[in-house]
Amino acid sequence: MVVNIDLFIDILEKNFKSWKAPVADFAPDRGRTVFEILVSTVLSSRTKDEVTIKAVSRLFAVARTPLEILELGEDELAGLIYPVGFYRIKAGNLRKISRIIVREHGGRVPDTMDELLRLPGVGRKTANLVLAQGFGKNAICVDTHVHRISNRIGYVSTKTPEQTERALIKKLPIKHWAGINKLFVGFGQTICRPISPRCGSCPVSSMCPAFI
DNA sequence: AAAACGGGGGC
DNA sequence: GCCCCAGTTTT
Repeated sequence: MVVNIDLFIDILEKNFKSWKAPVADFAPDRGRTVFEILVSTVLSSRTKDEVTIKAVSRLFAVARTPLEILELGEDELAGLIYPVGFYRIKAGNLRKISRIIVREHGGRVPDTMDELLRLPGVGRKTANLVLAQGFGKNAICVDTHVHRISNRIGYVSTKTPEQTERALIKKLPIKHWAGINKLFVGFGQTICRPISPRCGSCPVSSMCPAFI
């Protein structure tokens, strides 16, 4: 059975129309700067969206730009973003990122994969989200949800997220690239969960080879 | 009490 | 590839 991805995504879009993926939903046209999207995504790694949201609302109330973050002490910064996972490491990374952006990029977030990957705490997931959501570029943000679901439904057969990204770039129609992360995060947190997925209330179970 | 959750980096 | 990094939520 080969899933019809256009139909699959179409059904999901209808069913998750009102669902808001907190961090994946951040975008310039929703009042976020690219730098805020970058910071939110760095903080969201290995932590739940709800926790990230609380952390960034506290942080952004005090500092919204690289220069403002650099004015905070590292302990103060760590206190503001607590309790995201690895908050001490991330506080250090945030200062380094801010310093690099100020010193090497004229205060603006770089818009290429190469430059983004040089920022500490930024990997492919974060870089691709910034490129897609922040700069409106054609990039696919493969997080654990996109990776898991793409494999579970048999659309790709890959071991690492990077392999998934390459497979999706080949197979997935480009019109779905920007939206796939937000859509699959919502679907993956509520229905297609890692453990004990709620197949009983899944709108696409009839198309799914993993349907239990 | 234990396992599950979600990326990046160093080796 | 393997293993480490910290905290909250779910079982």
